[in-house]
Amino acid sequence: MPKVSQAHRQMRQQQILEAAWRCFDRGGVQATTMQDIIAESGLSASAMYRYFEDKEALIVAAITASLGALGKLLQPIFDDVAIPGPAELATRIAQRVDAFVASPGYDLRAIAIQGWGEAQHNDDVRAAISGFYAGFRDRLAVRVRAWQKAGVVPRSARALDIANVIQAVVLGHVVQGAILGDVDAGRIVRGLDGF
Amino acid sequence: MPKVSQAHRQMRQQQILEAAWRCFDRGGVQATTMQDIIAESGLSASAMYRYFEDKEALIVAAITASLGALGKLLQPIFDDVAIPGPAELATRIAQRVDAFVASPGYDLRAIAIQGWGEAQHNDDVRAAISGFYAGFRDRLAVRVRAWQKAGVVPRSARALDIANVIQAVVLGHVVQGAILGDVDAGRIVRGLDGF
Amino acid sequence: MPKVSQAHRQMRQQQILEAAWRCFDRGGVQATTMQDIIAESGLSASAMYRYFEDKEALIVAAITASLGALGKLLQPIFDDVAIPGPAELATRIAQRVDAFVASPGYDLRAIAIQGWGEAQHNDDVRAAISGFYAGFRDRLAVRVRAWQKAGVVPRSARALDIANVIQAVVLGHVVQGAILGDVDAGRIVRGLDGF
Amino acid sequence: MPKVSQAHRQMRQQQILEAAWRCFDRGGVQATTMQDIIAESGLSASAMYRYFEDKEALIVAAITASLGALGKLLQPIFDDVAIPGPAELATRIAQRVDAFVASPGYDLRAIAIQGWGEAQHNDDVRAAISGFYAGFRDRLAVRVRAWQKAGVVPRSARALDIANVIQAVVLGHVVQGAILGDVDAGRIVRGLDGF
DNA sequence: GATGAATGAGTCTTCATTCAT
DNA sequence: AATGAATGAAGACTCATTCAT
Repeated sequence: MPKVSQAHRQMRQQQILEAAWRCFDRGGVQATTMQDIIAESGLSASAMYRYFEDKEALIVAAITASLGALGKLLQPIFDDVAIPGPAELATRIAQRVDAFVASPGYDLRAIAIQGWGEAQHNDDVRAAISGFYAGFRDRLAVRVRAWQKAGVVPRSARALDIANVIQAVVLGHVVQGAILGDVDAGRIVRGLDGF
Repeated sequence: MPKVSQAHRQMRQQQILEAAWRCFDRGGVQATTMQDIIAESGLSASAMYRYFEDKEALIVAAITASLGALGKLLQPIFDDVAIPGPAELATRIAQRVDAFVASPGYDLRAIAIQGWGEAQHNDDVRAAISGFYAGFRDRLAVRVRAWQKAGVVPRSARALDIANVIQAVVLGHVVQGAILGDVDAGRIVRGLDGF
Repeated sequence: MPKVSQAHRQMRQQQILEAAWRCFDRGGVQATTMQDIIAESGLSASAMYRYFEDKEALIVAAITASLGALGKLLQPIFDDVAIPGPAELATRIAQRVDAFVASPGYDLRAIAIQGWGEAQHNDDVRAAISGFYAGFRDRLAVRVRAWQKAGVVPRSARALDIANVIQAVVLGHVVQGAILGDVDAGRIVRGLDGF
Repeated sequence: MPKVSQAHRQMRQQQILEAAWRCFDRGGVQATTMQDIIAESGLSASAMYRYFEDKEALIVAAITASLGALGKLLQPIFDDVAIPGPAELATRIAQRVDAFVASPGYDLRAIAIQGWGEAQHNDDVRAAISGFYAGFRDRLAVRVRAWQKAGVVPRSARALDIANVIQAVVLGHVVQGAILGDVDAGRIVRGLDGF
């Protein structure tokens, strides 16, 4: 009984979260009404509230879950030992993000940007995103240290500072893609060549 | 009479826009109610509507005006010919932005991030931000070309691509500052050293 | 089989009614939700509806049953022939009611007062309470007549009017206890001394 | 400007409170919806909320105000020095209350009883009612002491205990009137004759 | 026979906007 | 020109009740 119920519960939650992502992508987090998500998810209002306490809980869950999806998306890149250096790593990550712009009905970038806005005045969201980005940067630093050990990257700079720039470039690329529409990640390596 | 009225009108509008910035910074664009801005500005409800058609017009105006303020903030950097290269330029811009984090009662970074979110589903906002960022990048490219001419920056990379990375680094730094709280712009030059 | 079922049914109903009493005492009749009673009773939603048609039926049953409990509580007093007169009778009843204020997890007084409120706009409740109180007063009148026959109580007053005052004093005492918290029933005899 | 506004405000509040009384009398406090009161008052939903923070505030205000009305109703009786003793005082109060049963569209007794119910789980209501009843009993005690000084009432009983019984009789009479419908206050003196 | 997930109607409350004064 | 009271539409959320399993 607990197993069936548990699985059912998780499936329903996922169904709701994906509906929320689509709505957030379409109209913005705050402008999305519960009714929108309810309609998009195909459930009834009260069913919705069985799975998420209130709107804020749903928002936090949706943004948190989107980070999980993003993490899964980027995992292969961290597993790829063939990447030769920081510039290529930044590019690869940017490319991967760009590739998933609109695949399953929602744009992970748009949701990420909405999340940053939400984090400005929602401590739960901020904590979730902050934790994810800090961890992400740490993983970048691990790669950088390996390159430093291999002599590919100079030891003059601290690994974490280099990782910080890699992350900044990727985050900035996301903003540029969402606002300016310049989504060619290849510009990154080429541009970094000039530094 | 029209002139006085005009000046008075602009002063009032500025007063309202700054009230809006403070509110947006405090609680987010969408979550801010007209009543909030009315109270913060010290005007009456109907006075407010004399100066801005409706809430959306006010949002667009506020975000657009914040870009103007940002432009003014960064102008001195473009005028400073002593900056030796791309990494230092990115750093200087980031430092300048960081310096104005909370000076006049509102955080320009938070408003910028809110603006990005708004731009996802508001064409006027997107157009305003997009135009500003494109122009910003163009001005960066002008600097880069000067460096290339002077032989400080290699010609292997296109100036616009380099400018693009400079901008990405700055935008990413803004996100990092707002989310992670790592606001030391000095990390940027040091990190770029490792590329 | 019908007999066992019948007994089982009654036991279940009693279990539900007591859960209802606790909830009503805690939060008021109308503010109590079915979910509250269901949780308190330990049954499932549908089980609940097997035993009571709907919420109103449950309310009526709960209040009616509380009157039965009250009647049982007061029976010994009617059986006690040693009570010397009206003032003492009123006091004894008040004392008995006070003694059961919170014994089994709910305050019969609070439920009684809620019942009066409910009776204002629920005819079934009104009929139940009205019948109970009328009968209660009649039984008081029987005692009064006995005292009159014995010469302890003057015949100048009609027995039913005296009974009416006895009842009023008791009901008033309940209100005073519930609102003012003055629950010393001894004040009644002492106070009546001054009339 | 403050004067007009203030007067207007009070008039509106009174208008709303009377609408609330009529609704509470008709359907009970908790069962009354804001929509009911809004319709009864002739205002719009939002106008309503300009004058009372939320439903609970309105309930508290309505019950508190009903006590004020009751106090005004009973004032003449306290001013009447011709009342000869406790029994007559109780009767006079009961008569006065009965006389105003349905005069202005609502039954003050029903509202009082609802108030008692509400006081069981709303501390503000309890405090208001408790204070009013305590004060009421004190004023009765003042009269009793005068009678004791005049030798009309024996000194064997404490004035406050006698006042307590007077109050109990009146409160009980209200319940009897509301539930049993026996609204002849004359029964009180006659019945007290038998004690 | 029992469960608990689901529902739809309804509740309280808020908000951008207008209009009489 | 300015005020602030008023509005109607809509939003988040709840609840008594049912029904597939």
